[in-house]
Amino acid sequence: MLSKKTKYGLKALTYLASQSKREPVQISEIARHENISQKFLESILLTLRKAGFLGSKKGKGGGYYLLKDPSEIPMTTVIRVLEGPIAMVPCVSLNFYEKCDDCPDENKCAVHKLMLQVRDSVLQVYRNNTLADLITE
Amino acid sequence: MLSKKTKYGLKALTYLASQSKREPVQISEIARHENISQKFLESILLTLRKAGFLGSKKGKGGGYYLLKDPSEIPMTTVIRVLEGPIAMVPCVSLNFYEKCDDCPDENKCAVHKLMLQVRDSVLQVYRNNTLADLITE
DNA sequence: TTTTATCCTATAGTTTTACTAGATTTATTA
DNA sequence: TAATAAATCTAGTAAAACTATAGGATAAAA
Repeated sequence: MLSKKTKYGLKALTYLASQSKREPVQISEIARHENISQKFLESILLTLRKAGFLGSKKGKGGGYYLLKDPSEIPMTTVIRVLEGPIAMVPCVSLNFYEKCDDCPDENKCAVHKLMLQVRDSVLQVYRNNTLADLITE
Repeated sequence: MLSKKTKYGLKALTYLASQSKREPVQISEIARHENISQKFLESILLTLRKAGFLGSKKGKGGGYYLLKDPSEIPMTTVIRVLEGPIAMVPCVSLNFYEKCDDCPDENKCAVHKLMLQVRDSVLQVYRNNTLADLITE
C-alpha cells in the first residue's frame, strides 16, 4: 500500500507543476485544492524541499515552488524520497540493499526470484514517468 | 514492503512444492528448513489452508501438503491471500476497488494515473509466475 | 512593528506487524 | 482404550510504523 504521505506528496507536486507561472504557492492553497490536512502537508513539503525538489519563500507572498522543470523530475527519485525503497524486499533493492538473515542462498530463494521481476517491472514504470507525464489537461 | 507473512508463506509453499512425494510435511520441518518461527508459521499455514492451497492431516504422521499441482497455482492468488490487494491504492484495485474520498475525479488524479501503470506491470509478473516457476534446481 | 507564512520539534492516537502462550481437539498406535 | 503425537483455536502483546496535530520559532514583506 502506498502511504498517505506519498499520495499527498505526489498530489502537491503535480499541483505545483500544473501552475502556469512558477511563483510561490501557499501551503493553505495546495491543502484546500487537494483536500489534504494542512499541517500534515506542511511536513511533507518540508521533506520535498530538503530533498531538493522544492524551493520556499517565507513571509507575505511566500510559499513553495518547483526548482526544476517537471520533465526533469523522474518518479524514481520522488518515490524513493517519499515512500522509501522501490523494491519489495531489501535483498533485491538497488539503492538500499541488505542481505536477508534467514536466507542462506539468494539465488535459490523463491521470494528473491519473484521480487527481482517485480522490482524490474515497477522500476520501468517509474523511470518512464516524469512529473510532467502525470499532469492532465 | 513485503510482509514477513507473505515472505514466509511463499517459502513454505515452495518447500512443499519441491517435495518429491506429495505427503504431509510437519510444520516443524518446514520451520527448521526455512528458518521461520514455528508458531508464526503455524498461523500462516492455517491461512493458506483456509484459502484452499493446502490440505492438512492431524495426528501422528500428519502435516500440510499441497492440494494442487504447483503449476496450477498462480502468484496472483497467492499474493492476494497473503499480502492483500496487489494495487498500491484502492482506487486502481481490480478485486478490492474503493473510491478515494479526497479525490473528486479519478481520471484527473496523478496518483491514479501512475498507480494504474504500476498495477498493470506488477500484475503481469504475478500472472506470469506459478509456484512451479519459483522452484530452483 | 505588525502581518503573513514557512520552519521545526515533539508527541499522541491508531493501525499493522510479528510473534507468543496455552488450552483444545483429533488421529494414530501400542 | 489409553497414551501420545500433532494440528487447531483463541487470545494477547510488544514494538514499530503511520497519520495527524500542536505550538511556538523564524524570516520576510508591508
